[in-house]
Amino acid sequence: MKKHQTTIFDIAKELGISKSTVSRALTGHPSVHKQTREKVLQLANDLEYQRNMFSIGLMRKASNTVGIIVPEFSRSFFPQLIIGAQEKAKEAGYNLIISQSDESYETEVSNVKVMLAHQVDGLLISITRETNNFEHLKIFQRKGIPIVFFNRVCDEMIVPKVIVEDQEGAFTAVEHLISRGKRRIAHLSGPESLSICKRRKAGYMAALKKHQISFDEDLLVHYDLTINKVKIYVNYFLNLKERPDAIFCINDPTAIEAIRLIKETGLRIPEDIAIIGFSNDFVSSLIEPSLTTVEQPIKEMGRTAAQLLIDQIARDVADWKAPTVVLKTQLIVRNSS
Amino acid sequence: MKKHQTTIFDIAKELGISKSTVSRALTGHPSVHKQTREKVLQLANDLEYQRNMFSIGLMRKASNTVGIIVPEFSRSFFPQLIIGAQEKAKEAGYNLIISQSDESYETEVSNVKVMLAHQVDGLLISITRETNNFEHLKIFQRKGIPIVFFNRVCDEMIVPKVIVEDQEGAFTAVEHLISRGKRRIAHLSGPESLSICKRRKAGYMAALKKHQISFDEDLLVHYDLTINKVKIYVNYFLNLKERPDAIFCINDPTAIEAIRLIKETGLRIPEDIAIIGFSNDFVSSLIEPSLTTVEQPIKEMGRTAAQLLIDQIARDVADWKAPTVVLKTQLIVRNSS
DNA sequence: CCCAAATTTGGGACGGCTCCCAAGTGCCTT
DNA sequence: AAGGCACTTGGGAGCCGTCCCAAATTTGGG
Repeated sequence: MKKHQTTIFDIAKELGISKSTVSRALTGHPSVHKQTREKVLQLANDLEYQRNMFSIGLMRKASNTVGIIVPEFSRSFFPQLIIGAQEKAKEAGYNLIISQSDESYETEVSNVKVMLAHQVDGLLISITRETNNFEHLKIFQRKGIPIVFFNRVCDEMIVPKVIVEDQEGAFTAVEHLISRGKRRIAHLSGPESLSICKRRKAGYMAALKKHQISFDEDLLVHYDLTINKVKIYVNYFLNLKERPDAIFCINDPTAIEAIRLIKETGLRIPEDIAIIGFSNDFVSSLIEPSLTTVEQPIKEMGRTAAQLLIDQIARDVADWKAPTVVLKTQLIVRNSS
Repeated sequence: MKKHQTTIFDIAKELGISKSTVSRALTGHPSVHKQTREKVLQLANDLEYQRNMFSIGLMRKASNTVGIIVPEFSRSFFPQLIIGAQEKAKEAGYNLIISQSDESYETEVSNVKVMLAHQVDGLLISITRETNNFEHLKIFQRKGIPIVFFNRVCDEMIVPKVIVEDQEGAFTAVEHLISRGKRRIAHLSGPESLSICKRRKAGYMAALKKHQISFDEDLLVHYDLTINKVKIYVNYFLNLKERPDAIFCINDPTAIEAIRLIKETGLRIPEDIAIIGFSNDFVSSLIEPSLTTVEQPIKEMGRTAAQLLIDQIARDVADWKAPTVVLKTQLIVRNSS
């Protein structure tokens, strides 16, 4: 069924030399006669020889592959980030296995097992909105395989992490709304379990406090990031006795959906109600009104995470470091505020 | 540097039995005493034993992995498609290695080599806009590794392919513009080398012909799909002595960019100039005006391609088939036309 | 109670490659 | 002429599983 693959032995036989010599010629070992090397290289090329990663992996106990697990890639955030990670990984000679957990804890666990089975040399991961138990990830530490979190991180694990200035970004965003005269600012947040949400909420609270706006519990809502549930919460906000005059949304997809829903009701954005998002997705500048949002350096996050991972792989387990890199955010003011 | 990985030998030693027995217990071979099996399974679990894919791959000469190469995933099209492919692959017990060629022929060749080195059991690919030479892909056929094209296919290779009704879709789109009273319909197409562009152009021509609108060469332009070049061609169209009253764009990103540019000039869409795209990207319904476009079943394309590949892998090389599956498209009328 | 059959286990080759060690070749030095 | 050195090459073990074949053990029927 499977055709015979060309091996170094085939080349050796053909040239009447030993497989050792062929191997050396192919890997660029210096102690091979120039003529021999050239003959080997030529023949390898002619026969479309391809080194067998299995045997190399078996010897080296390393796959030169790193894995990345993201919750989803239907929106632009994670694909963008993967591009950055892929760049860096490639630069360092690593291949990238990508998989998506589909925001399901179960799928995440299964994907992690797949990564393990594929003998990845390291793992990049942004957890799902459901993930509360980290046993499946701790296995990596026990096995001495580095792991790096990005975006959605696990607080209880001491490993490298890449996040953005969520709190500062949120603070700036809310302060901006206040500067536009808004006083009843709602916050549509994500699951409380995600630290990213905690930090953005902290920024929201801090901004209110600084400007002596008292916090109204009615204006803070957590939801599970399922986009079609945005409707429930937007309606809830709109039907409050004292309607909010602005909504700070946990991310851009949420904000975009909110805008869509609010436009349907005939309310004006931003006059009646301002909307602000987080992340500066590609779409955000295209919608009507264009979305004010907090830009995060997405590709940069991917690059940084990959770099941290590669550094960690190069280190001995005993020397593992666990920096948390915090990237800058920037407020992009557009027409929704 | 690398911690010792638990092997079947460790388990065997611990239990005082042979590695053969451990292997059999682990793989579920029937001829193992129940007690022995249980002890092995228990210990394997305790030690967090993980089968080494390298050695298995070395024996089996199969990796249970398929690769997918896409030109880019900064827009929603390919990520969506990958989701579909991933679903099917997983269902069939295959893992998916994803990589992007970044619309560069050179990167594509290098990615293909990586796939080969990783011993993928099959390859899904949508070629770059630059790819004219297919030697790097023909190697797969010679080596007996199945390959399936989707979306952007290679005409000269006889392998399974998944495309959509490009011609019919384009025909319907252009006919729709005609029904709205448009007569000077421009077509902003992609590289002539891509068969997808040829087919859409054919649909455009057919619609003009059917409605006895003579084809004006000035209204047909090919470009290389670099989004920031759209400006050049839109300007060209707008500055023609007889300005077109509609533009049929090769895809949604192009159309979206065209809308953005035209809005800047103050022209009204669709009154002065109608725009129509192809693919129904996620963004298309969100922009202002929302984009009329030809919807293609993106996920379905991914699923179908993966299925064709898996079928092919299961077949003996001599029985390889090369169906071309054509999926339906559907016109989605929105406000840009 | 013995032998054949069935059940369970062990031994070892194999897959493709790397790398260590030893051996072969050629040439220079004394 | 013989020893020594540098340069090349070959041989073989090992990486970790799988699987065939043979050996060991148990079972059961006569």
